[in-house]
Amino acid sequence: MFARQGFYQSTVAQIAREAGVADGTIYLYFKNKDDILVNFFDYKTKQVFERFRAEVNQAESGLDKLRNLIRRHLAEFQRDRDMAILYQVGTHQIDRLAEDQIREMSKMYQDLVSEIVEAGQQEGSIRKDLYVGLVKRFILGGVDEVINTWLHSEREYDLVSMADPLVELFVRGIGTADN
Amino acid sequence: MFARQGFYQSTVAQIAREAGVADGTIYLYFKNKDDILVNFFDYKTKQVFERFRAEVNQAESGLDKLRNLIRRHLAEFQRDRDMAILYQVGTHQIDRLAEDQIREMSKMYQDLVSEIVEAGQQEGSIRKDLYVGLVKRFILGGVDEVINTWLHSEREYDLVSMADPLVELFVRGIGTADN
Amino acid sequence: MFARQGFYQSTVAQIAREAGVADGTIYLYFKNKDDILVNFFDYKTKQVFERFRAEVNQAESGLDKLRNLIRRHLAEFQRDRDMAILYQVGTHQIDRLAEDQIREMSKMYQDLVSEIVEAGQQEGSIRKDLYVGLVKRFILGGVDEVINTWLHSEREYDLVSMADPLVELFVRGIGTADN
Amino acid sequence: MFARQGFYQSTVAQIAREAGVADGTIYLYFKNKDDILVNFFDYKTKQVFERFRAEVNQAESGLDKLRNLIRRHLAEFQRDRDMAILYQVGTHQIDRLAEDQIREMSKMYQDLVSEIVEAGQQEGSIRKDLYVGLVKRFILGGVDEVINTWLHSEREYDLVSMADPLVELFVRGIGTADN
DNA sequence: GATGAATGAGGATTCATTCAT
DNA sequence: AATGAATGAATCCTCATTCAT
Repeated sequence: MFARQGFYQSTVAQIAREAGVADGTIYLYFKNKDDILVNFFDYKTKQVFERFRAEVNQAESGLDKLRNLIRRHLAEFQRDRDMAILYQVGTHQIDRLAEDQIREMSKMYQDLVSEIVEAGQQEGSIRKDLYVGLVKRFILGGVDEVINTWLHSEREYDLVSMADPLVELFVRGIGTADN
Repeated sequence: MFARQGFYQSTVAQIAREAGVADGTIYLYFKNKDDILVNFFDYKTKQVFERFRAEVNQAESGLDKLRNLIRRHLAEFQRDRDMAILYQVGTHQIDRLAEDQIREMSKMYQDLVSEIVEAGQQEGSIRKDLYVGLVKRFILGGVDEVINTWLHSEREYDLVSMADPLVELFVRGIGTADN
Repeated sequence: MFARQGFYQSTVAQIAREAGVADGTIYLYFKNKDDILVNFFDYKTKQVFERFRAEVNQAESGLDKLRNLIRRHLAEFQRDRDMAILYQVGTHQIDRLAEDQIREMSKMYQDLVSEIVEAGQQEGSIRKDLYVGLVKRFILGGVDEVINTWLHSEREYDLVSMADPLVELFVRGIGTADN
Repeated sequence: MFARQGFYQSTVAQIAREAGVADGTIYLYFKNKDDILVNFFDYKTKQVFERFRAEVNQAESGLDKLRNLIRRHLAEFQRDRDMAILYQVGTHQIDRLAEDQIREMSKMYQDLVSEIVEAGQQEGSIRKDLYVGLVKRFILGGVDEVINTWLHSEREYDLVSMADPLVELFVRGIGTADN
């Protein structure tokens, strides 16, 4: 509901109705309205991010790890469009209701990328002269924007098919070898 | 005020007070509360995007155009932090109050990148085997994420200094020449 | 309250206070302020009109039916002065908030008069050369004006005592037999 | 405008626009919004009522006076539908903004009917056993209701054609000679 | 534990009126 | 005399939250 209509457009009464319980019942399980969103990030989204980790661990080489991460990222967000929306909205706000949860997720993602870069550097597939902090944003940004475009697109299309071309861009960049 | 406290946390009464006018006066200049935000995008942000264009036109080579665009992008958003916030929030929402304005800005930015890619391809500095639609998201995403991280960072740091390393990543990617 | 101060002079807050509930509680029972008035017509007034019908059915002859109707009409409106006011105001407005309800009441009243005229015509007490549509207005108008005058009178007086003289006028007119 | 949309639905700004002047200019000619309506009754309507008097004076016999009055009444109200509405609404309200004006008009009308009855009684065409106070309401009520029905009718029809049948009802009543 | 009726603070918006120009 | 921008009080309505049942 938050995804479909936005947090401020959704009323507790609506949520209760959709959940098939009485308004007051909501307050037996959540401290307040904000807390509903916080809990979403705490469970649903965090869970997904743990799947990312599993996927990364599964691959051997750095580039495979990267490919797996991004494929899985796009796949999960495509599968659960509502989650994708809440994630996009939640991470790009100032008054972050789920500040702590988002911070933690962000950390988790960045650690994954760090791990990938390190692995790649050791095996020689990833450049050593990189400012890793920036690489994290470079990658997360690209993926996020691909998702964001998909969310706001009028046409339906397969998000996962963007994974490989995107990884290819991350790895080779847009420049020719001469540069 | 929208940037600092969020749209829904800002009341028209507060806005009026801050503007030094009476509540009703707001409605002489704006149709309603939403319209205030829409107007912001319509004038302020659009204006900035036109400066981006100027910057791109000024450079000769594709890569210089790209560098100029990103430097200017980061510079403008650093200079006007509130605008940066509204842009980040506005572009990553579902219930986009300024839908039309954002769509137009997005188009404008994508056109710039298209232009850059074409120029680079002609002069041989940018690969020809690119899916330009994806390149647009790849670049805008990276820049956006760099800005988003800066906005949410606790430490203050120079955003513009990220421009050149970021361009370098866009151009060369993270991979080694072997890939 | 609507009767005493008028619809637009009555605030929801006042109504709530008078009802001994909180402002918001009003909206649990009524869609909006208009709806309060609509409901009044829907229940209260309609109920009264049904008593009119009972009274008419009870009498045998057309003239007795007429007398019963008008006596009852004046009696009910005298008993509930507020209803009388809302009826007078409601039926003589252009922007009728309770348009449908008023239309229905009007229909009901007209049917009663039709019935009375028919009965009277059959038994020979009412002229056959009448334009019944006009008779309806002729009768309702007279009654309404008697009530309206009573409502705006400074002196208090018995409204019901007007019934018989009024009926006499309806039946015999003001003319002498020569006419 | 008051007639078309109602007093409370009409804003001073709208009135000013329609009048082709600035908002503030209204207040050079009227004390406040209410005063606009008061003035309407003071000039426009009062003027019409004076025409009624002229019409009555012109006729010789009581019944001709009555016929002339009612014909003119219907004719004037048909000609100026907006006035008809304001009159209907104004006279059937509790919070009468133009209380004094309406009271005066009412007095004027009642005097006319008194005069008519007296004349008719002297010449023998109107019964002597009448409660004149009630006759006034009986007649004004009938006419008003005919007008009110016309105002709220969906079909357009000629209001003046109701005059003679209505007078006939006033004079002869609905009863047969036997009563 | 669950309910849902009641609450009342809060907020967007309107509009009659004023007054400096 | 006319203007019309500015005012701010007033009002309807929403909705998160509580609590007696």
